[in-house]
Amino acid sequence: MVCAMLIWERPEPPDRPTPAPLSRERIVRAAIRLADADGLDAVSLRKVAAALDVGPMRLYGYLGTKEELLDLMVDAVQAEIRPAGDGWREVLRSLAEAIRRAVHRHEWYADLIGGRPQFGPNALARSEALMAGLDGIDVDSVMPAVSAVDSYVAGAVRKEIAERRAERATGMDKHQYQVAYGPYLERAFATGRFPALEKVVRDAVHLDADETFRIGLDCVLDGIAARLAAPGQPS
Amino acid sequence: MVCAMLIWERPEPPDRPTPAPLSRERIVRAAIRLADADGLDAVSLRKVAAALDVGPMRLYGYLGTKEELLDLMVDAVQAEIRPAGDGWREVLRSLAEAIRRAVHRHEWYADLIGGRPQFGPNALARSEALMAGLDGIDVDSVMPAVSAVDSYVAGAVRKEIAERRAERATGMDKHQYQVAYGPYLERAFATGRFPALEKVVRDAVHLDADETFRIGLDCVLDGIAARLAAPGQPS
DNA sequence: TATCTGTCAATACACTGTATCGAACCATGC
DNA sequence: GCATGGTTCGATACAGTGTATTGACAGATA
Repeated sequence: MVCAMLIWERPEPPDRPTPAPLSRERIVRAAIRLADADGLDAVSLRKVAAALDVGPMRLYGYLGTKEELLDLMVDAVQAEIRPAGDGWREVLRSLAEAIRRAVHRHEWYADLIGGRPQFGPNALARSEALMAGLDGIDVDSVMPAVSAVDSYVAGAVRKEIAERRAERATGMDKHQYQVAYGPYLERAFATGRFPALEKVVRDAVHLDADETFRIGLDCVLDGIAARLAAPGQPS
Repeated sequence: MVCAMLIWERPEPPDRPTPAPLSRERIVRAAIRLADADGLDAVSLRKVAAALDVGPMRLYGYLGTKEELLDLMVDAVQAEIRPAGDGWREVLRSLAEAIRRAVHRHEWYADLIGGRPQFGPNALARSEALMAGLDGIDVDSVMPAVSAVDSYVAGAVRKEIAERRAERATGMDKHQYQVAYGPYLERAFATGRFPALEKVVRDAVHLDADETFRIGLDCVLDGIAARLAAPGQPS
């Protein structure tokens, strides 16, 4: 502040509601609130800071970079994911479904999932709970099994959310959406260049998101079961 | 241009190397070159335009939005993915490996894969080739099988690239990377709160990216095989 | 009390995607 | 041949981003 006026003339600084005691947790909570409400694009350091009634640069005392904020957000979601159940199959299935539920609560998580390696405390805790639940199976089979389920789930929920957004973007429900894309596909099919694709789209039953997810997951789990039943096949 | 000077005094407009005949294809090629070289963050409309020796707004004659440019880039990659082989298993496996190879050529594709529904011409052509290769199996089993493989591959390659980047970010190769993260994990393990996780990390064999991908893929394919062998089980 | 030092946040910067709008251009009507 | 009206095009402008810099302030030290 330039002191061109005598102190008496200058108004007092508007009393900030509070010096806003900050913490990583408060920052992350604010960021997640924004992301839940308006998507990941709504998360900017300025908006997060504003939500906390604080200047943007203040955040850099707690974060080195915006990337780190995203890392913290992802780790915060890990805390909501707790696998449970008895036996490897139940444990892995509950893990998959817990991840999917988390994505439904926090759609933005679908944009981040699998995007960077996770070593945060909640990620470690989740891994620990998972490994504890899987200690019945051969130690060399654990990683591949978890990795397969993880990859499948990450890809599946991403696709599911992408589709949901596309529907929402057109302001249509599922049925209208198919009707709207119909003409486009119709024209493509009319060229006669996609006969096999056309046949499948026309004749196959259409599964909803729940079924699609569950069937794919069952495939992965069945494949793991087969692998566990045939021990020692390294290749 | 303001005509304050007589025409003789004004220099001729610097002869643009060419009026730069533009096209979506040229734009997308330039964008992909940038992304291949420096990642997706390096793709801005300004940089793409500059690479084509053109003003930024010129692109809006060909694109409605930057999102559409990304869609075009994704569809361009689809052209490189052609499944082949005999029998559903070979076809799906070759699809998976073709996607993975494409991601290795264009790492940025890992950031986009699964992120939005694809209806571009190359995506349709790829689907057609896929469906044609799968016409041996029951029409109602095609979609779930393809979906499962697609989801797995999308998640797996994303994770693979994420890990690769993390390694590169530290300027280390695989071994150094593990050594560098060692102390951090060491400290976490030292707390004694992650015994099961510690055991797996310590005792399990470490697989490389190729093996991890192939094993997960085999799980998915085995699961599909089981499902195909037990026909008519709708649930 | 005067000076130094380290902390903190306002300002500044380079960059983004895109709306706007004035000028140049071209086809048309006289 | 010339004015004119519609189009096209691209420079400028704007609102936003992440973050480097810097100047002011507070607290500690001489």
